[in-house]
Amino acid sequence: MGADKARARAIGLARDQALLGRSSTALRVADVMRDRITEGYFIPGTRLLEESIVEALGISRHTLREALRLLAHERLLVHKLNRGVFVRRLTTDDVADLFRVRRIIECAAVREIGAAPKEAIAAIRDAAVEGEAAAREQHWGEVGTANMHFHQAIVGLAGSHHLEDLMCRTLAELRLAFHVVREARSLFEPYLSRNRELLDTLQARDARAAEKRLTRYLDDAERQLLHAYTEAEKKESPANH
Amino acid sequence: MGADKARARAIGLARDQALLGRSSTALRVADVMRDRITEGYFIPGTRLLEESIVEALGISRHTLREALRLLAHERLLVHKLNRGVFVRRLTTDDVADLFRVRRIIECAAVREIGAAPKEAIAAIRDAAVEGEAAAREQHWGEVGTANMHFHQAIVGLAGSHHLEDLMCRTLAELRLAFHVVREARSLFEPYLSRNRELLDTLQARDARAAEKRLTRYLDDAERQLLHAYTEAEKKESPANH
DNA sequence: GCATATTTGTCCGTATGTATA
DNA sequence: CTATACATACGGACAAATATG
Repeated sequence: MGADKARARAIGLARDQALLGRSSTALRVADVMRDRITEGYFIPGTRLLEESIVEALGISRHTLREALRLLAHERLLVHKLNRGVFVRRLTTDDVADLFRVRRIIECAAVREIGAAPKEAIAAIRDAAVEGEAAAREQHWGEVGTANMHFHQAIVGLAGSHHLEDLMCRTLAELRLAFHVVREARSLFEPYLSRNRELLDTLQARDARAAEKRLTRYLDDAERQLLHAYTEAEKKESPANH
Repeated sequence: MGADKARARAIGLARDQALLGRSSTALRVADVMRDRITEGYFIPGTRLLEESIVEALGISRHTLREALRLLAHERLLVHKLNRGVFVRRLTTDDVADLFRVRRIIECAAVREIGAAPKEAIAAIRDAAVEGEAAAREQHWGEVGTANMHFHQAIVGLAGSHHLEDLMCRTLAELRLAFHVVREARSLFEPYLSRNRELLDTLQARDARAAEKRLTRYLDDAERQLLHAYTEAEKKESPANH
């Protein structure tokens, strides 16, 4: 355990563990790997070799396997028996299904705008501002992240832990598609102004208008992403397996 | 592995593995444990000792840990660091949140009744019939199970894998509350006729009426469960920890 | 199509840290 | 405060499945 702690510190994990509540190694490893996947460091389709990760992180195979199982459970990885784990590749049906979920959850949350606390709306505004700032600096990846925060904050209106958790995972899954389509700018830039418009409607606490606007927003986003996605898939990977 | 297979067969696992696609031991163990928990064999609050389960199932410690981590991820178990896993005890807030999710998901599904295929409606009817049959035989536990199927089938109207999966887990989680309140009859019997009424509205493809009815249904169910739950908690466990 | 190398799936043993009686 | 029971994590081993030449 001493050596393990040293290695954990080396890859920048010690803070969480040292300062606030500790957690098991497997969970921390899962966090690291989840970040790597959602930020696009591992491209969908990539095979993850246990050996190399074990070596890189300085942990035992068992611990890694626990972590990978969790991520497979979150649908970020696909576990093929006796073949190993791969970063999941979404089908277009998967993408459509994720948007179906988003429409239902986000619209339901928006309908609660009347009863939502001020802080919940403030969180949405913060995310919008975060995106605009990132756009000014041309950091399109961060614009994407801010966009996730924006929609996560929208779900926060419902005041439900379960829904927030679900949304978090849904967006993480959807990110798998973004990393196949590599042009972050064209994916997210169009939505900066629409985020701002939606925010205005929410600040006016107009549930009906907000729901309508959000529905169109998501319809457009789905259409655009699906288009870019099928294009990218054709190019990047003629043989999918 | 030979001995392991023999033991697995002994606890009735061989079918799935032999007939349709194989899966890893950890996943099969997770299935067994999930069933045990959702059917109430392990009561919420129970501490699960790795050693005894490992022995009972004839598997290695590590394999069990993979399985338990998954169930903790599904919120059926709670992992306390260095203390082990416990069957989760829902708070009343947890129950309320689960109903919030149900209202959103199930109502959204019901709104899709216009576009739903006949088979989806048939599945709902089958579940209603299943419940009525179980009630005639006074098998109240099975009535509860049929009720889960009924609501699961309702979500099937939306035609979304993700939502069905979410609903499945939400209901599994909610079952933790049912097992604290032990009177299955009083919990489920009142809803047999309401299931039938709701079914009628759905068969008439009247989305508005169905949503209204379902909302009242869930409000009542929540109120009733919360009442019975707080009563049961007071009695059964003066000290909760 | 076959022999070989690689990788996964699973088990066992063990050392160390942590919580509780 | 000590003892004990238990969880955490590691390493090694080997069979089975899969990829490779």
